[in-house]
Amino acid sequence: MTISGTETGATSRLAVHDRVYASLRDALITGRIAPGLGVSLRSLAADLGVSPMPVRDAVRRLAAERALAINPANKRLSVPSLTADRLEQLALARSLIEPELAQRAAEQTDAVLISRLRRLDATVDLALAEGDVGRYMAANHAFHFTLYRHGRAEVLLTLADSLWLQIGPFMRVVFGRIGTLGLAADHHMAALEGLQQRDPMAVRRAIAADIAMGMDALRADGVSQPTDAAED
Amino acid sequence: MTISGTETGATSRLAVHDRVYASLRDALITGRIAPGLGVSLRSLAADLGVSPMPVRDAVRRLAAERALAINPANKRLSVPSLTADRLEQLALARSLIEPELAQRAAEQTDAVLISRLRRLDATVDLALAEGDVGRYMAANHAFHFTLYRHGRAEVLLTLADSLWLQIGPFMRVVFGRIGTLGLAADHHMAALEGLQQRDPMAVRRAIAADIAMGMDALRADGVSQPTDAAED
DNA sequence: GCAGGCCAATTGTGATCACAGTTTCGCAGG
DNA sequence: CCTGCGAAACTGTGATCACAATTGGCCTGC
Repeated sequence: MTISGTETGATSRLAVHDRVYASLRDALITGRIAPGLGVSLRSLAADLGVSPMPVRDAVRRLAAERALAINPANKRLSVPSLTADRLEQLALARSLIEPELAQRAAEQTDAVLISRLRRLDATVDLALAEGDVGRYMAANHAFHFTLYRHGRAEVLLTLADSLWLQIGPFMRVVFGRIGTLGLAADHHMAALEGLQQRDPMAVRRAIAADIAMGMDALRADGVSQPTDAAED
Repeated sequence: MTISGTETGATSRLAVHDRVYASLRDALITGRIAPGLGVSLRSLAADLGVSPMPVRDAVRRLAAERALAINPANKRLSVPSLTADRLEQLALARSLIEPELAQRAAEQTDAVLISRLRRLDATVDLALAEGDVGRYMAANHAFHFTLYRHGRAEVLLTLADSLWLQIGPFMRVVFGRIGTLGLAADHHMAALEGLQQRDPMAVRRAIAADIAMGMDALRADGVSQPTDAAED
């Protein structure tokens, strides 16, 4: 399995461990690493062409964000496995945090934000039409966080960040299984409408609905089973 | 400044970086490290009598939880400084997450939990009576998280953990400044009452009130100024 | 007396190595 | 053919070193 996605460049200025973190994070958010799968510092380092040291830093960071799990017994690393309980908690937490961020963003919206979001939503639709799961996951993430970042709420944004990192594997599994049935974009449109109308509460409701719907899709698929991955 | 608090022992089985993490975490939660203060890997390592390596691991973890800040320019470490905006966000996030945890805990309460909480609440009261800020902070933390842990909601618990880590310095500053005026314990009693009566919603309300009150105290003290610490 | 520049100390980062624990795989014995 | 055992490979952990960047202080020159 290769971790490194599309090398976007311009990251050369960052520290090595930051680039490693970004790579792993992207791989997790877009679901490129299967849940339950074990990883190791040295293998990741070899994959990314760096020494184990910066990988260790990045992994520690991801473990702190619960995007990677550390087996307390043998200290080995793995992608957290999917359980119904975890999903319910993530859904609840998202529904508490993200609508607030959306509302705050809407309260200080501007034209450039709206146009950027329109462009991202178009990418989402395109990815859905093409059935490109990876691109859909990336574009959907970009849409939400371009909006959220505009809320200028660093603390809440960090929480949302961590939650998406944890829920990425879930989404990938379900979309990989049932295909990208054309459901997602609708609430994005409603959110954009709310932004245009300067109606923060409408944006809040739209995002809340978007989250609820995505979570229902995950629930309906029944990801409760351990999902050992690796099989096949 | 010494970081290491009361060495509780029994931690000798853990990895070194875990003990370092626990030490720093405890120092932050009880507010033993002043906000805005700069720290360095080597100085911390010297303080704790270990090599810089495990300190580096622990610091990375704390930085990921936003309990420590890394200056993006010179990469230097510091305790996050206190701003009114950060406080508001932390207050909001706490009020969203923690009542939920309290309710879940209450829904599966048992006698041993109640008695443990009673004992901890007594310690809180004692610390308040004695004006022992450090002990109060530790006991208050123990009370809340003994309750929260009982909710068996790992994801939400992690979020609450991170929030307390961030809000510790605020609490220490205000209690150090205005003294531990005897306000805090009341809602603990209401929560215990709710647990006894098997009334989860009452427990939820009590915890929500407890958070709101603590946050009001912080707000009233006006921690908005940069608070360079270090002075005096 | 004060400003500016130079040098030493300190910083985080990354590589490399040693080590102990665990896992894994193959081979020998039944 | 199956079961056990032992060695080899692999795991995370921690220490030590080198390095570039930044900081801080001292001294010189005005």
